[in-house]
Amino acid sequence: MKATIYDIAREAGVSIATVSQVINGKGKISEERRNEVMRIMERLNYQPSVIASALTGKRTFTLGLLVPDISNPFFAEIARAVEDQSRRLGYSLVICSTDNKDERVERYLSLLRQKSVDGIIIGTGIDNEDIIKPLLTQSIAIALIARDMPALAVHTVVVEDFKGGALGAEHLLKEGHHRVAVLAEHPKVSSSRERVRGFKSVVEAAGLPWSEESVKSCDYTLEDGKRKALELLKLTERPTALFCCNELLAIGALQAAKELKLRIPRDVSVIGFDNTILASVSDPPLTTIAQPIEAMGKKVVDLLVEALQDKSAAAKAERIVLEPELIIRQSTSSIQV
Amino acid sequence: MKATIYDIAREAGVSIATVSQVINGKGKISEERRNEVMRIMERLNYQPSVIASALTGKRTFTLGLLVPDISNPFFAEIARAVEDQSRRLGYSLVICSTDNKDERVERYLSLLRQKSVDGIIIGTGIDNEDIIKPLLTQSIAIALIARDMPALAVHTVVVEDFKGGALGAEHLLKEGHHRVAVLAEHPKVSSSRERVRGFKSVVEAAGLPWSEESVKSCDYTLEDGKRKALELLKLTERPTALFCCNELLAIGALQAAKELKLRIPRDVSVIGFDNTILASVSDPPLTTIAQPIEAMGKKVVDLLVEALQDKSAAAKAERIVLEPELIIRQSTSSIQV
DNA sequence: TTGAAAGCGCTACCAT
DNA sequence: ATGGTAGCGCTTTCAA
Repeated sequence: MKATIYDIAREAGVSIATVSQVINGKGKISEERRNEVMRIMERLNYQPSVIASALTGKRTFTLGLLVPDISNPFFAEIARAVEDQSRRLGYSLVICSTDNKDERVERYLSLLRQKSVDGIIIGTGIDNEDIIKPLLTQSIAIALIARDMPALAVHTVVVEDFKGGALGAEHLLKEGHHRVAVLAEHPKVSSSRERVRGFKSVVEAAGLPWSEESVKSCDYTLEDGKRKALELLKLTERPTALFCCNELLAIGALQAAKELKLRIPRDVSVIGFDNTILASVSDPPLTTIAQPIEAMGKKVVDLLVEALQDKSAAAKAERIVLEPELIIRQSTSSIQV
Repeated sequence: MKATIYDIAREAGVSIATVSQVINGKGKISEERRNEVMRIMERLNYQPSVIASALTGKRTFTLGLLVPDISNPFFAEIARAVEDQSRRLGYSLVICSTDNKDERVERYLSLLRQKSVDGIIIGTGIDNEDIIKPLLTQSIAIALIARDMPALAVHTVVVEDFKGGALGAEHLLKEGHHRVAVLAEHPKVSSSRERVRGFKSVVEAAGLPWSEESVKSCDYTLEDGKRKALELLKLTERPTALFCCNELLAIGALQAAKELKLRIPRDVSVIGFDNTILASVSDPPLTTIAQPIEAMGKKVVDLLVEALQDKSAAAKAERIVLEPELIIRQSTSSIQV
C-alpha cells in the first residue's frame, strides 16, 4: 500500500496538519520537526497524492494538448516543444489526436474537463467554434497554437502566415520565376488560406499574372500533394516553381517532379512550409518557410500557465504573432534561361 | 462554478447516493427517477469528477507513456498507436519525453505516481533497471514497448529484432552482395544489438567474411549516421550495402552516398529499420524492416489494461514478440557486375 | 428502491 | 509552533 499523510504523521508523532505544512513549505515548523518529518517521508518513500490535493481546490498540474495527429511530424515537434516547457513549469501533458474531427474534439474536451486539467492547448482545426465556447465559462484555461479563431477571446500563438506566404513568393520572384503555382491545404484551414493570400499579394504586386487555377487544394496526404502537383506540372505552360503550404505536400511535389523526369531545382523549384524534419531529409533538402516551433510551444505554455496563476492575466486574451523565416536549402534556384 | 453531484441531487430532490447510482448504472433505481436525474445532469451540463472518483479508490483512467523523444517519427508513430487504443478503452495518455536520461525517467515516474495514473508504458531505454523496480511494488501496472528488460517480470511487446536483422541480411545476400556493413545504435541499446546479431548470423552462415570493423555505432542523430557511413563508404574495399538500425541512420547513409557521388541502389544499397514516414519520403524510398507499430501499440495497451482489471492477469508477465517484415522499396538492388 | 453516513488523502482555517 | 477539524466530490456499505 502507498503511504499516506497519516502514515507519516503517525510515524513522526505529529498531526497531519504539520506534515502538510512541511510538504508545502508553509506555516512555521521548527527545524528539527521539519527534518524529522522529511526523513520519514523519505524512508517510507512517500509521495503526496496530486489527486487528493486537487480535490481540495489546488491544481492538477496537468495540461491537455489537442492536435490533429501526433504522428504528423509538425505536430510531433509542436508537442515536444509544449511538453518541454510544461515540464519545466511542473506540468504534465495529455495528448489528444483528433484527426480534425469535431466529434473527437468534443469527446476529448469533455474528458479533459472530467479529469480537471488546469488548461488546454488547442492546435487542431475545429469546424464549429461553438464547441469550445462552453469551456470558456469553466475554470479551465484555454490557449490556441498554430490555429486562429478570431471570434474567440483566448490566448493565441501563431506564426504570421500571410508574411510566410509573402516570403516564399519574394524568394521565388527574386530568383526570376514568373510562372508559379501553389499547393494549398483545405480552404477551411485559415493558416493555409493566409499563406496563399500572402503569396498571391506579392505575385500580384509584382505585376505577374495570377489565376485561381494555379492554386490547388489538397487533403492531408502526401499522395494528394503528388497528384495535384502532377496536374500542375503537366500543364503546357508549366509553372517553374511550386509553393506548398506544408511539407508533406512539398514532398509530394518533389515526387511528382521526379516522376516527370524534371530536375529539382533546375526545372522546377519547390518551397515547403513548417521546417520539420521532413525538410531536411528530403532529396533535395527543402527550401522552406520555418515556423519557430520551439518558441511557439514555449510561448503558449507560458501564456496558459500565467493565466492559471494570475486572475488578471486570465481575463485578457493575448495574441502572439511570431515571425516566419525563409530557410534556403536546395529545392529552389534561379530560373534557368 | 462546475456542477457537483450535490447540485444534481438537490435539483432532483434525491440523495447523492441515488445520483451516484445512476451515473454508474448500479443499484436499482426506478425508470422515472433515473430519467429525471439524467435529464437534470444534462441540463446542468454536469460531468462527474474523475479526481473525486479516483480518491474513493477507482481508477484515474489515465496512462503514462515514456519515450525518448516524441518528436522522433518512430516514437511519434508509436504514441499515436498507443493513444488510439487507449482512447478506445477509455483512457487518456500522458506523454513523457525522456531523452534517454535516467534522471528524467525517474522524475517522470515519480510524477506519474503522484498523479495516480493506472499504468505506465515504457518505451525508453533505461540504463539502471533498478529505477523501475520500486514501481512494481506499487499499485501501478507497467508494460514495456519496443524495449526489452529480461531481468524484469513485466508485460513486454517487442518485435523480433534478431529476425529483423536476419531478414535484412538475407535480402542483401539474395541480391548478390558480399561486402556489407552496418550502422548500429549505441551498444547499450538491446534492440540494436539484437538486430546486428541477427544480421551477422546470416552473413556468417553464408560463409561471408565478417569483421567487427564493419559495424559502426552511432549516436541518435542523422549527422552521425552520415559521418559513420562516409567512413565506411570511403574504404578501399567499399561495402556494396549498408544495413542501418533505424531510419535516421539510413537517411544519413543515403546522404553520405550522394555526397560521394555514389548512386543508390546502383553503387550502394541501403536498408533501414522501423518503416516510419521517413522511409517513404526519402529519396530513393527506403527498403526497410518494418516494425508493426500499430499492432505493437494496440497490444501493450491491451495487456496493460487487462492487468488493471484482472488481478490474475496482472501477476504473470506476458512477452509478446511480433514479426518484423521486409518492405522492399528502391534503396536496394542486386549488385551490378 | 432510496438515503444516511463513513471515508478516500489532503488543505486551510482556527485554536491553543 | 502545532493540532483539531471541516470540507473537497464521489463511492459504497448498511439501514430503512
